[in-house]
Amino acid sequence: MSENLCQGCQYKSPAESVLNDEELDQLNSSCARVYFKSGEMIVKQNALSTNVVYIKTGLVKIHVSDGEKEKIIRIMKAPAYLCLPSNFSDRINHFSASAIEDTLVCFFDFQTFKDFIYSNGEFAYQIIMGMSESQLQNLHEFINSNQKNTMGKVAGILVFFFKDIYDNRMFNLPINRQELADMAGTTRESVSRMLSEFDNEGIIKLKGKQIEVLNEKRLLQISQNG
Amino acid sequence: MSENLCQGCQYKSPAESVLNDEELDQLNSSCARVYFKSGEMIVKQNALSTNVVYIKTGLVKIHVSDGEKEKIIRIMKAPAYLCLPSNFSDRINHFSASAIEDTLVCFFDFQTFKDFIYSNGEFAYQIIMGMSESQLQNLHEFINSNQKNTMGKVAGILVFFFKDIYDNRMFNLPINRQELADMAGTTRESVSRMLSEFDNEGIIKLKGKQIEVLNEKRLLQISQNG
DNA sequence: CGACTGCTTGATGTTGCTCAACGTGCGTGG
DNA sequence: CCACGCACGTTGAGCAACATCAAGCAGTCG
Repeated sequence: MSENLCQGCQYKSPAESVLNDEELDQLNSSCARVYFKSGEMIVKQNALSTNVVYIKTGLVKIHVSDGEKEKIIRIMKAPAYLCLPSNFSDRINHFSASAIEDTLVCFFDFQTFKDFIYSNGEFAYQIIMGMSESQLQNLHEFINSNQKNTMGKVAGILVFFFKDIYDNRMFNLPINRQELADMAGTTRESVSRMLSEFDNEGIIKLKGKQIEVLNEKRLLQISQNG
Repeated sequence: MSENLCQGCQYKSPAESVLNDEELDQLNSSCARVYFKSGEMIVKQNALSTNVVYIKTGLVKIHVSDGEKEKIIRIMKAPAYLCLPSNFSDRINHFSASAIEDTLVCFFDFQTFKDFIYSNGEFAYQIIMGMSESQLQNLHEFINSNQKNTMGKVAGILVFFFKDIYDNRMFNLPINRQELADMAGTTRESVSRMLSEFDNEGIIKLKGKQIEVLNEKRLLQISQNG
């Protein structure tokens, strides 16, 4: 029961952590918790952005479609706010978000959130800090994906899952080859070739979606464009 | 004289516009106004980000260097805050900013800014709105520059200067071919070829840095990747 | 005048996309 | 149960796009 209250939530964001009991009460009564299975869409591009979306646990892909091509902007690990910029600008979702692992999501009423920004300076400041970091992350991904060749991008994605998501040299890719391609901005054939090549050269051990990083140094080297 | 006070400043940001006289007074006493000539660097990548940087008039390129390659992230037109995300995260500049036209810059004391966020909810809210829009712009540039071929990117850059910056079908590029290449993520030779091609096909009239857009429709078409 | 910078143009090589074929595993329906 | 379609993955061949290399031209400055 207490797990279903914001007050005792162990996944509070930095901003929520500065709220007092009364404010948490308010937050709680404007909060809907929803469980998404892997593959389900959490927010849909171009739909109205009516709620603040916060992932408590799980893994999510942020993606956009322009009709023909699908592009995965980034993979986000809980805990995190998913679409604050959409909330605060034109209230339209500028991208979709889909669970790629089972994911627990809190939807907060936007007005409540906005009220806190007005009434609680520390809360506002924490939100700004969070948005700043998120923006800088986007920036660095932008630079990466723009200056690397395809091999570097694929290596970079492996490093990302290895280091940032699983922190384990043996892991299972939560996405298929096409999605890897959508992340790297290439084709599934190219991804397949790169992975085979890494496998042949003993940099990774490849078995379907299961990856084992054998030569971390070399993989890092390639991802930094060698 | 009154031009040198924040109170009467005609270039106030939305956030500054909600400040009262007393707060503007405070802002004013923490503000340094500096004039940059075209070509001068305003903030330097990896340096400490000690001030809020706001451009009142002028044009600025945001760029990063990884040692060998230079990448122009975007061109920003006044009025705008340049590096809020750097201010609010690790206080390190994650990119450089250089004037590409004569530019008037206000440097504000960060602490004063932070105080306003704590004490004035409307101010905080306006900052968040501004950051949201900026982030979404970054997002769309990211998507564009990732899904377009080189010709589309070069066309897109021309459209950007034509529509967003000068709003005039005749304009002078504020940057050279190398910088165009750094924006498009290509080489100066490729940029040169593309521009010549557009010229030959009667889409633009090219004379050094002077561009006249002759066939707007076609240029838009190409920039949307045709 | 010569050195230098910025720009253009052509020739050549490489990268990575496209197209095509084929294997595998899975779910559906006969 | 098998037959079939379908999604996913791998691999090879050919080709287009683009970077690289190289040469030359115009404008500028000492």
